[in-house]
Amino acid sequence: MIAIGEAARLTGLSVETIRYYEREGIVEKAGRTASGRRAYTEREISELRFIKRCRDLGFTIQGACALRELSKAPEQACRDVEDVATRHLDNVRSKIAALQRLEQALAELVQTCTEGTASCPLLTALLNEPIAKEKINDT
Amino acid sequence: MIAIGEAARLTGLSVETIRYYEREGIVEKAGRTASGRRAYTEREISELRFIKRCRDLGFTIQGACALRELSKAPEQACRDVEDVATRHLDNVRSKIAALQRLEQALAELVQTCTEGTASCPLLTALLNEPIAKEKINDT
DNA sequence: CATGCACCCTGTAGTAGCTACAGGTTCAAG
DNA sequence: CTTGAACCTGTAGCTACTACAGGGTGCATG
Repeated sequence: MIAIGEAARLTGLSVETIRYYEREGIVEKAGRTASGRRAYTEREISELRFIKRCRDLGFTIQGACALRELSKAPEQACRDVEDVATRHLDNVRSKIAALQRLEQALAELVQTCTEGTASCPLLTALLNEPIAKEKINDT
Repeated sequence: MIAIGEAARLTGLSVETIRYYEREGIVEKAGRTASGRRAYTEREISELRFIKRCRDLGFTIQGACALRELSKAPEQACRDVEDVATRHLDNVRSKIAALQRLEQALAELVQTCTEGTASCPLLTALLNEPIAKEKINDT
């Protein structure tokens, strides 16, 4: 029998997170021992691990669940999986690009600082210059 | 007199966000008209704009407030400002690096997909391979 | 058999930074 | 005088957890 602490060790999730997944219905309620403790099967450990890996790849819980459902499909909808993953990859790339623009803007601002002018140029910029920004939805 | 809707237009923040900043004490409570509507001064608009720009640069609210306090310092602590910004820049760079590792991992997985194997290789990988991940605190 | 300690349980509140109402008042134009 | 936009307060929801509080259980040691 696998207790929740062991499950945490096996999956890399925390005990609290596993309980949270159950509470939120992200995974099915685990079976209980006579005294009410959670008991996990190998299958359930695999599922938790699957979700953990999706999360580590930056998928949302929703995305992870979508992938899990696809993985259960009779003919394993590989094309659909690829679509989901590709869309997420695009998303990650957009985020990288956005952060790189940010990095550029910040680096320029910090640069002005090292030129030892009178009143802080970085602050002046923050008071006067608009900054481009965009929003990217998670997948 | 500048009403909240106008303030929103002037700063790029939403009306709800401006009210939220007030509620949370992030900015001082704005003055009111006789009928209880918020009335903003140019100074307050500048402050909101300052915070908005910090946020757009990826600073946390806390970071934005710290910068605002520095901007009020008698001798404009430019060195301190630079420190804060530089630390944040490092942070942004760490995030970019983390996302790039993610991108790499995802791209490899998606790549395996386009090779038309039998049971979806991406799913297989999610079921079997551990994924490296790290955590970065915001600034 | 008692004790102690690690582990487990449920339930609740907090995190960041908003967003989205509901249910009501006020202002300005026609 | 009516209509519609804009405003008000207050509360709940979002993501994905984390962190308790206050208790119960299981096992090894003395």
